[in-house]
Amino acid sequence: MATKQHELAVQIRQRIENGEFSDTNRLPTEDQLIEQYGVSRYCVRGAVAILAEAGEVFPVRGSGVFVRERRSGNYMPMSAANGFTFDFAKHKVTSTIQELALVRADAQLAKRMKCDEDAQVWRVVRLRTVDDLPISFETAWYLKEFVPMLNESIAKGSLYAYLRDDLGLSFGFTDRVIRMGWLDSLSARLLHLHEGDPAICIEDDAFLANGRLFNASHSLYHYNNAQFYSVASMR
Amino acid sequence: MATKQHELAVQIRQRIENGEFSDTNRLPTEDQLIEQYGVSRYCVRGAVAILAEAGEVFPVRGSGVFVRERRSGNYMPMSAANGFTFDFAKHKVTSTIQELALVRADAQLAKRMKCDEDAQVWRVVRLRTVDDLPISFETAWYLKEFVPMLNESIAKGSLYAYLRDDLGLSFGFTDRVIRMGWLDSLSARLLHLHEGDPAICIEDDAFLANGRLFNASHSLYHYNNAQFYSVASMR
DNA sequence: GAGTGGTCTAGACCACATT
DNA sequence: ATGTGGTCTAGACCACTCA
Repeated sequence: MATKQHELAVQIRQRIENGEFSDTNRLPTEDQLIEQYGVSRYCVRGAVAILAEAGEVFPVRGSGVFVRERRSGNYMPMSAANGFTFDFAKHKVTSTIQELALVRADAQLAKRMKCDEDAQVWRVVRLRTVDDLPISFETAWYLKEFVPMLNESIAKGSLYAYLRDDLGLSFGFTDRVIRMGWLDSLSARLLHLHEGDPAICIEDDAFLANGRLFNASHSLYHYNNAQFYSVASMR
Repeated sequence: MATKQHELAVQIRQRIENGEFSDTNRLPTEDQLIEQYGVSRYCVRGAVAILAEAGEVFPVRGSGVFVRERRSGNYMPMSAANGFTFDFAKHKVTSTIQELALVRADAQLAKRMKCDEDAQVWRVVRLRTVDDLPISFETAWYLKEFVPMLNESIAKGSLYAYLRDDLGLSFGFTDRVIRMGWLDSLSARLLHLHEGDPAICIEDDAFLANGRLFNASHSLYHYNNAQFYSVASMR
């Protein structure tokens, strides 16, 4: 569902990319945006907050909202979790499926996913590439309770888009843990690295808007090809 | 500056920790909190958002605001950047100073910190431990323009608290990049690891509320003792 | 002093969960 | 049908920047 704030953020972003503010590097004032779009200050501030969280602008009290320089390298956003395909919409994303099977949760997975032991779970193992570089080796589990059907065609594309648009699931939040991991022989071969090499490891637990966990995953990232970006608030 | 929202978040957190809601695992409704504290809905929702961002509660439309289980391990928050000492207020934090010197920026640092070459910069190298475990080897730079004085006594404690409370600086946001790094002989020795070992590397660029960069840093984290946590929105 | 973003209030309507 | 959180509006006052 697109709110007014999100739509406004998209429009402002468009104007930034068109270079409309490149002379002063400042957005119009809040009052001007209210005027231009016929919306309330709440919406304008919400849209600016979306852009600020993405590191595209920063507001300074008393001065205005400044457009930030675009970061040069390729970074993956740390604070978003809308799926690989969405988060890297501007890049060429591919997924090579290593495994797609309906399995029963073992004790460990059942504990993590807060489901019954022997509950049915889709297990999906994929190699992900961005702009033709191998980025990550991902193992993901989806509770069949929420995802009745899954196949290779879906898993090759945007699995999250399928869940949202076709199954009607609405997402809430994702718990994310970042730590060091180590490659086994399969992940090393696929990432063009060596067994035992280090990898940045991200464990995600993804919840629906109603607070139910529906997806857990474990991703090992290529130590040269992947780096992450986030902007942290200091208030 | 403590806003009403932050004060309210602290009070609600206190009640959670006292176990007041442990029967239903739900906070009072927004209307009840408005009633209990005599504040507006804006404040109540702001306070809940603060707790939700920290992973302590999650709101479900139509149902209420649920208290989450406390995470078991020790994680460092990824989305906060208020300094080590603050972010781990509940832990025993120590900093061993390896170097504290007033130096001139070289070309590389000047570019990163957007200052003149030869600008004066405090260079602070510290080993940080949490609960007596070596956690990270940190190299930080502070522009003398904003930090006229610095000494070992300050750097051993909470440098950020000094900047905020004594120098009156007000912080804005921090750009953060996470990637893989590798230990040199000094950092390896201090972290009780080996030269060439991998480390999670975090590069921070910290900005004041007026958008001026005042601090850059480079931290190498112990691959066993450090892990990070964040909760990502999926809207 | 004029103009900017930050916090706060009061009130309306909407989307969703539960009874 | 009721109650919950989510979005949106209008308006006030405050903190800060800059001429």
